[in-house]
Amino acid sequence: MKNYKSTSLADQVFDKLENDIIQGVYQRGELLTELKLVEQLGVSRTPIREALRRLEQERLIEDTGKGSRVLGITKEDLEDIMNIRERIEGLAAYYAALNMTPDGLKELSHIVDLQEFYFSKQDKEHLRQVDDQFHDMICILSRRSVISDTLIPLMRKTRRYRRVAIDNWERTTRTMNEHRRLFEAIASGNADMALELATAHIVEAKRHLIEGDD
Amino acid sequence: MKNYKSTSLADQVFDKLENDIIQGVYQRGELLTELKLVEQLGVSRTPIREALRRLEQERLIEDTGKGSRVLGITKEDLEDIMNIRERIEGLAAYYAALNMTPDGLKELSHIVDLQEFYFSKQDKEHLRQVDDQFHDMICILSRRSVISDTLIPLMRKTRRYRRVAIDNWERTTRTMNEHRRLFEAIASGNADMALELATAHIVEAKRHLIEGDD
DNA sequence: ACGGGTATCATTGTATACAATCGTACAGTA
DNA sequence: TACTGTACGATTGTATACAATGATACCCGT
Repeated sequence: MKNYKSTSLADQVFDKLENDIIQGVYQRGELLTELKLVEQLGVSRTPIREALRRLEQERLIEDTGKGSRVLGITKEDLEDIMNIRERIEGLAAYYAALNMTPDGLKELSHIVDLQEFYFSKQDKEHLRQVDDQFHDMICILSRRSVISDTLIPLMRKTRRYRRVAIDNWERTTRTMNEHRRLFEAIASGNADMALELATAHIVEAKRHLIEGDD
Repeated sequence: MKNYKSTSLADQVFDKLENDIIQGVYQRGELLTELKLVEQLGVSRTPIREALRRLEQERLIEDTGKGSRVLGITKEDLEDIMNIRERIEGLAAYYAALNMTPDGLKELSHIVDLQEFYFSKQDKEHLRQVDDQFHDMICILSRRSVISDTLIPLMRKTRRYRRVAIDNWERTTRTMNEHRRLFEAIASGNADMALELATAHIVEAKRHLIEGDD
């Protein structure tokens, strides 16, 4: 018997609110009250409260006692996130190279191919999606839960800004090359090189994102 | 459970469970069911559920559909945590030095003095507590929420192992010197040196904790 | 007009009631 | 004995009821 895991309402509410906050649908400072969310989302307070507590744990909102204040992601936060990623993501790539399996390799390879496919189609929306998948997959393939649990939430928080980043076609070309080379380092089990390449890739992404330097 | 309503029951349950999991009161793999916790803690399911969701968000437990499996902190996790701290904590010190205020300085200074006081009394329990406070305070004084929200949960997770670490008196002496020098770098506003010293301090702590090297 | 006190409302915190799911044990039948 | 189907218990998911708290507005007396 398959395990059809219907996602709970609480999970759905969390996903929706997390996304809306990251995408800026809710402005920083805005107050979310449970009752308003009950009306907007059509579910009872229980799942909404659980979602709010999780958002609070991720510092996307802040409890004020009379509603939850939206914090969202500031420019300063973005800078910190990229500074952290630049220091940690190499670790993920390192362990991914060490712990690589044939199955994992196939999945990662598929993502890189897909990225080149969407690049040739100039399909920006899918490109961004596949870019997320590439970085997520490296975290997952590292099989180090602390590392991926630290990085993945941070990466999710940069999504809103990455949409802008991908509009620069020249940078996207370089991104793809960097991904390809990183993939090859991981595939060949060269952990030290994977670490270097992943770090360098984030350094470049940061420069592009923060300093607007192309 | 205490009825001093300063904090909500949900918060108290979270704090207690987080601590018990980190301290190993609950074994890895053990199943926590809501009903059992209701009996043990004497509160209703609502605050317990909220606490469980937050613990899940921190990857201290994992939902199985028929209870929450305790994950806790493995040796591998500890290694990852120290590898991450060694790369990030310097950033916290850097910004703490940049953003230092007279009030912050006084607080940090007090902690360093207190540490030396407890050292002279050979009071291990307070020493460990004050060591936590020192690192926490640097995060807070950095005024960079992403950095402190990333580091503080990781640091909390090392508490169980730090108790052992402090039994080595020679290492504790060096720790105190490192703290003192780091404090002075921050106090003098030398951000680059603060970054270096903080990083070096964690590198040492990691070596001691993981490799058992003294 | 102004200050104070009170009623009311909005909001969250907590408990409980109700629904759905899933495994398991047990009874009945061949 | 082996098989099967049903009923029950354990557990979570969701909704709602109830309590406490704090803010606000308004009414009244001076």
